[in-house]
Amino acid sequence: MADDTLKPVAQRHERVRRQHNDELAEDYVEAIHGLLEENEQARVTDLQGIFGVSHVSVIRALDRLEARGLLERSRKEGIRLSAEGQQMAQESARRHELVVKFLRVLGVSNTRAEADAEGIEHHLSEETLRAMRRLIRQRERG
Amino acid sequence: MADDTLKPVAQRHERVRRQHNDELAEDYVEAIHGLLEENEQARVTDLQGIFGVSHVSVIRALDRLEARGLLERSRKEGIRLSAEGQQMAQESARRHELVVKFLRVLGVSNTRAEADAEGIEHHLSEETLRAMRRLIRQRERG
DNA sequence: TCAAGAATGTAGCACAGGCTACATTTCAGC
DNA sequence: GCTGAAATGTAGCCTGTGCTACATTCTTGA
Repeated sequence: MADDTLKPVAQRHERVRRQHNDELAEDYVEAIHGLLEENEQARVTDLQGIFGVSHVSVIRALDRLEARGLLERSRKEGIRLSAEGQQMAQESARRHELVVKFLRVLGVSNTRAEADAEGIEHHLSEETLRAMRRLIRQRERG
Repeated sequence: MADDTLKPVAQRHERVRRQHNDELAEDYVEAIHGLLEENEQARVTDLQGIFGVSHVSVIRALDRLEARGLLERSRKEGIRLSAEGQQMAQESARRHELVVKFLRVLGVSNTRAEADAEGIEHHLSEETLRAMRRLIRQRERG
C-alpha cells in the first residue's frame, strides 16, 4: 500500500514505524562516534556495556549497519564509520543535546532529561526541533 | 543481567526497549476505545485503516493483547476492552492530548503536533509531563 | 433465498533484535 | 613462548510485527 493512499492517521503510524527502524542505527553510530573520539577505538564490548545487551546482539546489529553502509569493520582497524555514518552520528548527537537542553530549560532534572531524550529524540520533526530551539533562546535571553 | 547491575546509560536504553514493547498495546487500546465511543463497535477493518497495516497484522496484535488481558473478543460481542485496557486507553488518550497541546503551545502546527506526539508520547516520564503542563499553564495565563 | 462481496481467520514466510551455548582469536603477564 | 582470560564470532533458538495467499463466515441486496 503506497503511503499516499493511506489515511492521515495511518500515515502517522507508518512514520513512527519507520522511525523505529532507524533508531537502532542512530543510537549505534552515535555511540560509536563517541567512543572513537574518546578512545580512538570502539569495541563490541564497549557497545555491549552502553546498550546493556549481549555481545551477540551487538555483533548482529553491527552486521546490519555494515550492510547498510554506515560502517566498516576489519580485524586490524576495528570499527570505523563511513562518511554517511559519521554524518548520521553528528546529526544524532546534535539533536540529542538539543533535546536534553530543552528539557533542562523546561525544568526537568538532568537524569530524567537524559532518559526521556533517549526515547523521544528519534521522533521529532524539524518543525518541533525549531520550536524547541526558539524556547531555549527565549529562556536564555531572560 | 539484572537492571541494577547495568550502567546508567544501559538502563536508559533498556527502558526505551521496554517502552517500545508497550507502544503497540497503548496505541491499540487507545484506538479501540475511540472507536467504541464513536461507533459502539471496533472492527478489525477499522483498526487496519487506522494503523495502515494488513488485517492479519491487526488480528495478530489483538491476539497478543487478548493474551495480555487488555481486551476480549467474541463473535457476537466483537472487541471489548477489559478494565485494565480501558484504564490504559484513558491514560494514553490523556497523555496524547497533553503532548499535542504542549506542542501547539510551543508553536508547532497542528499536523506536525499530531504526528510528533504519536512518536514521543510513549517515552515521557511523569516529571517531563508535569513540566509540560507547567508550561501550558504559564502560556495560558500570560 | 442465495450469491457476491466484506469481514474475519489461518498458514506460512521474512526480518529485526533479543538470548544461551559453544568456538575461535587476541592479548597480557609470567 | 605459553597459558589463561578477554574479546570476538557462530549456531541456533525465541518473540514481535510485518507480509501474501488461501480459507471461512457474515451480511446484504436482487
